Amino acid sequence: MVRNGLLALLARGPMYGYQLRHEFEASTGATWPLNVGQVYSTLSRLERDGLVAGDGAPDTDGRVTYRLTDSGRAEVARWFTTPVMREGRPRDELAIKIAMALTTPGVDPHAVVQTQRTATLRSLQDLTRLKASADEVADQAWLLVLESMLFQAEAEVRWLDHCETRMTALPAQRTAAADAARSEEAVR
Amino acid sequence: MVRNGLLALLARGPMYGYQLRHEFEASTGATWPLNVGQVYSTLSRLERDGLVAGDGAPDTDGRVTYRLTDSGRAEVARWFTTPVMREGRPRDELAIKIAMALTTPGVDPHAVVQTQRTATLRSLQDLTRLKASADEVADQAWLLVLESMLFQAEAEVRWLDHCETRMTALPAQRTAAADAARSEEAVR
DNA sequence: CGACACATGTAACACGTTACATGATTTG
DNA sequence: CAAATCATGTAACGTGTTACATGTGTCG
Repeated sequence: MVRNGLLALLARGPMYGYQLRHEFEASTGATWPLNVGQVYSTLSRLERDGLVAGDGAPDTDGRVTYRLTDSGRAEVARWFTTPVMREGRPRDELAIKIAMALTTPGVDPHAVVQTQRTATLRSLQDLTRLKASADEVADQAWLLVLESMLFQAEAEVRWLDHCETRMTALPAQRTAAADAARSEEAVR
Repeated sequence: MVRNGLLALLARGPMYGYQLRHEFEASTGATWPLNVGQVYSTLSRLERDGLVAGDGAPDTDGRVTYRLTDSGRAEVARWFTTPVMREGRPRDELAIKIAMALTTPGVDPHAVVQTQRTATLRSLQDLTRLKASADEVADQAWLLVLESMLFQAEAEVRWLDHCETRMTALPAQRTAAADAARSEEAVR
């Protein structure tokens, strides 16, 4: 959603490519570094779609300034007034992985959950540390983004624990040993 | 991550395209419907990369069976033993949107948060309803996927409320009225 | 001078998504 | 028979990601 991000930034006023990257990273923190190249390719798509317009020629400093068109302004408004739907989001790789781990022969779902849990806990620590340093900078937007990821990581740990209890509660029928035996039939 | 999902499914044993789609949707529920076409395009990429191999010719029922290669089996193992990293995940559109809403002239961040909150609460209800019906079917994998989304939606509501308090706590400098006035300068 | 940051852009690729085309089989 | 489902595939498009090419300016 770099596209919408750039549009929103341009709603503050005209900007050039490099500046857009800076502002984007300032808002979201260094959380998701944004490749400069992507700014330009996204800008050309936006221009192609008539949402932004750039001064064709670079100015004395070699900068090309882009501004929102009326359609662009409408699009920004539409974005902010439309909620993000769950169906529209990308598939959750972790959920798929755990779901698949339950029925993949030779794979111990407990081990998968535990490995992930450790990694997520580490992220949680890193994020907490980052938040401490961000509190000083007092950048509101970045703080919220960080906290978003904190909340998600916490939920993830809770879910993993939930998986653990659900898995231990039910099936003794799914052991790594049984899977290994079954996998030999399945593969050949 | 359809790619890894298909690989994991093939670890159960050889399958053909349509079957893969069925199994995939059985594991993840109707949560993320998977277009059949994508199965085939993904399969050809996997075959190109030497992770799966298909019997070139369709059998008597017109089916083309695919199986894991050794590289494919290694890749599946690698996937299950490697945790999903936060940095590798796609940008969170909602987090970006709220962050941008804070500094976009003419946009009331409170309104954005409230709109989203309503939508997320509705998702929460839908998911809870779905879970009730899934409990009967007793499909473990699907249940876990559903609960993953439930946990995420709950975390999202908590985060939105957190945003709300953070926003009301701090700045009186950011009102919709002030933004509207400022936007006219910014835009022109 | 040489290295680095600024600034613009292009090319190639991966992945997801949709729509379409084709044929076989089943079923009301 | 006609419609739906099964089954395979292709083509086109949107987006994201990386790597590369090019040139300017700055600073040790």
